[in-house]
Amino acid sequence: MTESAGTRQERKQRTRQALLDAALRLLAEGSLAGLSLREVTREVGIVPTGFYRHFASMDELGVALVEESMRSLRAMLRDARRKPTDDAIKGSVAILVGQARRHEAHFRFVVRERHGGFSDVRRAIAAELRLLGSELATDLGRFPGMRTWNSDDLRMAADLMVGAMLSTVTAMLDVAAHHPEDLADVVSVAERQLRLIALGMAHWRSPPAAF
Amino acid sequence: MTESAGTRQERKQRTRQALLDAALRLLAEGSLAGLSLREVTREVGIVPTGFYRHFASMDELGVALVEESMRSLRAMLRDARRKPTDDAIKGSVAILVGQARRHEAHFRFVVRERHGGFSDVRRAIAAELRLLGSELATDLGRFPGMRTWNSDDLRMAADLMVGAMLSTVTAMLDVAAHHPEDLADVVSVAERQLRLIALGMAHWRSPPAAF
DNA sequence: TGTACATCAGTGAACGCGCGTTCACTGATGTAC
DNA sequence: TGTACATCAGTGAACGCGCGTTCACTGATGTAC
Repeated sequence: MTESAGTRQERKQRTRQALLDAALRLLAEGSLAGLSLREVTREVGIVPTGFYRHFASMDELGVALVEESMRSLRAMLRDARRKPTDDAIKGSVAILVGQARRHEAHFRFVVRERHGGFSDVRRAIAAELRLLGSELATDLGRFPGMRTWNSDDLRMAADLMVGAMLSTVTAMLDVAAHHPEDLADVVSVAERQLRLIALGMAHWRSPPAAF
Repeated sequence: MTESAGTRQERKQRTRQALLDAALRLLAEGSLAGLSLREVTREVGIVPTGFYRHFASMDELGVALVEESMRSLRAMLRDARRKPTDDAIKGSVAILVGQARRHEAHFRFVVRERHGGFSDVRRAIAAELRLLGSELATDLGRFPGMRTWNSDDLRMAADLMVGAMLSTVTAMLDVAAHHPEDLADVVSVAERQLRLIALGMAHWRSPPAAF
């Protein structure tokens, strides 16, 4: 055993993961567009050219980070689905806040690169968020008062909620860095916004599917 | 008259504006973090070092672009305030769409750099958006049904609307590039989302100011 | 109006630096027999 | 189990490039008298 444990394949996989972790760590400071291949390999402790054994470009690494990060966002919906509480709104916001703290780097990455400089990464994030919207729309359609909604309106409401969620995450990340005492305010605003939306939904008359 | 018209001061101002315009034009492609000082001066047709007669860094140019761009966003609220229509929601969305088309580059810049790599620029945008939220909150407080709302709730609702607005702009810019025929869908979603929020607002019981 | 001097927007050469990418390589791991 | 060969993750030198920034400059514009 001259090198660290595992088969060659396992060790390769471990280096790949180390590159992803290092990139995510370095992205706390700036955006993907400002992060160089050399910085990432330096952080991992391999030579720059070693990068190409794992990714063809930083673009490709970025897309891999999108997939990894989205698992964290998706986990949120699963959590919310699994443990319904008496106050669904407070519960959802709590889950959002919990996930965002636990996977801060992933959330920051998604929020930053959603409109960032790499179009492949933007595209990947847009696709994943669209999927997240669909899932949420399906979940909403199961709520007692919303069974009669047409799918367009379900989608519209779900997208509004995803948007509000991302705004909340943004506010949280901004606040977490320098004014952690304001976190309670962010949570309060998020809860009231969600409540306002829910109130609108309760009074919405969704017309039958068009045509 | 050996050089173009105007006093020295006027010509300097004109070059400064040319730098801002060139940067904005080039930013259609990528983010500020990926745009070099040399690219900007090349586009304008001056030598790289000439840049420093106008800005100390690309950071500073970015902050100047924020100020310029925000004038476009602010103009929206002014328009909405000035010409109230019978359907306030359709009217507001129409104004949003109109402004976003007329000042596409400004809107794209704000949306992209809001979470971009330059912290000074991020800070400037956050500050301006907070201001925009305050203005909208004040406007909302003048609506007949909302005179009794406390300022916290007005602010919360205004921020939700600003967020929805930015989501709509994002969707519009994505769609404008490759699927202009889908613009009507984006408009329809924006109108319904705003209607949903308005419906929530109509049924909201804002408690008196806390404590 | 004319002259002498100050200002300063834009020039152009030069610098050192970190970058992405190429290439031939090394040596441990994996495989076939 | 042992041997001979193939694979391939990581190495290290080298490259050309565009970058931001420095500096001394030029020559038109502006100002004081």
